[in-house]
Amino acid sequence: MNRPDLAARRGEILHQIRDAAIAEFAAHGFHGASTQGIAARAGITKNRLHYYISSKDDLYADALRHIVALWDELFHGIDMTRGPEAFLRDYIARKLRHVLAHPEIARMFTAEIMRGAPVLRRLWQPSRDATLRAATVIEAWVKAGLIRPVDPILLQIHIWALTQHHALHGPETAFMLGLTSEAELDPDRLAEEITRLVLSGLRNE
Amino acid sequence: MNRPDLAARRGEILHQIRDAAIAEFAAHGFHGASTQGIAARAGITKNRLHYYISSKDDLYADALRHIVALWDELFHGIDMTRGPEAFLRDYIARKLRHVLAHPEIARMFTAEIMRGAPVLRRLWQPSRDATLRAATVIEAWVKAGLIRPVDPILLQIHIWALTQHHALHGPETAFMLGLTSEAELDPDRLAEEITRLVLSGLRNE
Amino acid sequence: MNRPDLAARRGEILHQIRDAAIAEFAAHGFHGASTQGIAARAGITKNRLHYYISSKDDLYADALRHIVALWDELFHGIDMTRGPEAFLRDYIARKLRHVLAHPEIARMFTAEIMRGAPVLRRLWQPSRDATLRAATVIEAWVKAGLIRPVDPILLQIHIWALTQHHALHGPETAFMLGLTSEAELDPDRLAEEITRLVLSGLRNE
Amino acid sequence: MNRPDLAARRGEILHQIRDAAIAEFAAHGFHGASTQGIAARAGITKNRLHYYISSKDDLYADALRHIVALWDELFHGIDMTRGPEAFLRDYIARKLRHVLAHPEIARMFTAEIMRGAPVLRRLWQPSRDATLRAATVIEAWVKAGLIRPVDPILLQIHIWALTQHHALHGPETAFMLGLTSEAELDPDRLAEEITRLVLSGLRNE
DNA sequence: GATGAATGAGGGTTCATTCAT
DNA sequence: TATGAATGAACCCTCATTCAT
Repeated sequence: MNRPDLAARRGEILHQIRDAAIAEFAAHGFHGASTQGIAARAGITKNRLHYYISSKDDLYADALRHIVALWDELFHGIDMTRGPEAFLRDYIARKLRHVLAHPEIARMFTAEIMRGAPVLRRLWQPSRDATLRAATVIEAWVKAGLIRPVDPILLQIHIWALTQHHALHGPETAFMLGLTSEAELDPDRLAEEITRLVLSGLRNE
Repeated sequence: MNRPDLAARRGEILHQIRDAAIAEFAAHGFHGASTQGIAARAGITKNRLHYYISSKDDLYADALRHIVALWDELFHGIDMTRGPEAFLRDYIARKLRHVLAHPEIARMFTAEIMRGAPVLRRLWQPSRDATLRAATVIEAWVKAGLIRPVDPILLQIHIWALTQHHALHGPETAFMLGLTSEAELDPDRLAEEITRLVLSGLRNE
Repeated sequence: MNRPDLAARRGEILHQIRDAAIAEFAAHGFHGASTQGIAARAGITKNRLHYYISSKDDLYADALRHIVALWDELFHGIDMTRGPEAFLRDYIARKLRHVLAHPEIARMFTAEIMRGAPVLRRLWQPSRDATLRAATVIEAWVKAGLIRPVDPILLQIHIWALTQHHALHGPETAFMLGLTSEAELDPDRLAEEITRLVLSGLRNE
Repeated sequence: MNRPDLAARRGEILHQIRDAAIAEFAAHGFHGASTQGIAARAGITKNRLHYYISSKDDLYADALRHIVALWDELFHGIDMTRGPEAFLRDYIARKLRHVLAHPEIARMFTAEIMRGAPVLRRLWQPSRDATLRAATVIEAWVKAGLIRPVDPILLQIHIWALTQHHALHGPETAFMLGLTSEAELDPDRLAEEITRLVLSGLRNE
């Protein structure tokens, strides 16, 4: 009757491996990452790693799918019906907090795009659909005079850019602010600054 | 009398190599880049590449120094005395045009930061000094009531983030906008959208 | 229950590799030795060799440490209390027999010293301590009138030189003696000749 | 009328190159030596080196021939007619002084022998002839009762060994004697010690 | 389920040498 | 005479993966 335990153990190891892989891929990209390095981050041997994964390519694709699903879930259920301010506050805060807690996730994602997104390309359609759906809401806000006229796609991209940046460039931002490490970055302060910039930037008149 | 030719030929090859290196490092990061790949991009053999460079490490560091110098030069002479609007229009347009014309440059830069900036760290101080100098101007604008109160460091970082993003995520942005390639991105349209967002976002009242 | 077998197999291969490495380093020095050549001497592929060793440097240092330990053991337990003659007969015979049976060992050792002993230098102190201890015994022999006054350090070095030489210059000695190969050198004959030279050379009066 | 100058210059450079080659071959053996390293020791570029030499092999063989000729010359004209003591004093002093002043020469020679003497083998015959000639003189000394019975070939080899050793193992000897470098070794002291050992070792009775 | 052994491919780099001029 | 350019071979080592058990 120890099957559940075994399955749980296996699941846990796979979990560790995925986290390790994301960190390694984030730091060095697909080609630069080594299974040796991933194994080390996961605290296991390379042999054992290769027992659990089928190949580096698959591990990479799985990690990317995991990230996409994670972000899908992260923004699931955000209420756009309460108007732009409530939405933006919520959205920016969620994204920023998540991204500062797990910068590797954002970094692996960006690294994949920087090399031309050969794997990610196949996973983009749902994301685009969601963006287009959100665009119609934003356009409704414009029509209702709640915000000034704006490109609803680019707006989403720019909000994304502002939050994503702090994950990618955390060390640089910390240095510019006079902090000793990116761990000292204050999510609330950053969220507040970004939110105000965007909210003011969308004010009508 | 063929000395100038020799020197010119050498300079040209070194130039090609550096461009090729930046592209390769941008796509795959330091560890993922191969001198084989760099040579291929430069249209020469690996052996010939290694005749011209001293090592992969040095080539990488040189390329980074080149980027830093390039950006330094790019923003040199921007007039901050004509007030926030003129400055921001100029700054954003310059950065965005440059970055869309040479996305690899921005990508290599970000890739270096994503792996912890082991090389770039030593080159940051001048950049920070410039940021602090600009911050005092921005604070003067705030005091003069030209813009609303704002963190002058984070403002610069966020403007940077908005422009940098289009270099890093060009393929994604193009996809979201329904374009077939990032080459179709219109710098003027993006610059206008970003400039309006920031200018509005800084409006007093 | 095949663990002992595995460990034994591994140990055996490592043993072969070390012997092969000593022979290669002896013939060509550190820089001139190739892992390819070591692998060939060990009867394995280069890839397999690199599976068993961590690096050429480490293999080299390990081999040197092995030699030092070997010689330490070789002379361990020689009785100096029975006076100079018994001691010298035993010492010279042991060293010469060992060195003619394994000339590569002496050669690698000398090759390391000839390039400045960058690795060996750290292992010399115990050897010097032993030499100084032996020197006090020799001085006692002088005081007791058993041998003529002599520099006790240089005496040891010269005895060493006489035996070591036959390992290094075996082919030359064989040629001079009209033999066809160094394998034909007779350890007993050489030991006798050296012993007589030194014993006579130390006679009082 | 500058032809003699040119020839002189060329000769000087070739001289420098040979010295540099001997030093490099002495430190790293034939395979371990690099033309780059030789050029550096000679203070010229690798290109220029290859302009003056035909190949690494030839340079190596030339250097070896030079050494053999040098030693031939060194012992030329030593008077064996004045009896063993005068001869040995002269011989040992000459060899030792030379070898301590130019240890690289002795080292390159020994390195070649340690790898099996593939090149040197062809140059040995004259050396053997001289050894055999000297042997007859030594045997005459024995017959005349000037020295005790001794193997006349091995005697020469052992004297050679005692002097050669200080060239090969200079750093080690210096360390054992408590000196800081092999440059501090005193040729006279060593010559005296060796001469006394051998002379006493050959005494009749 | 897990781990040592092994391997072919490719990594960056140095090698001795030849070709230009 | 002398020097930059170039090259094919070999250098040590790491890679992802497969094969044993």
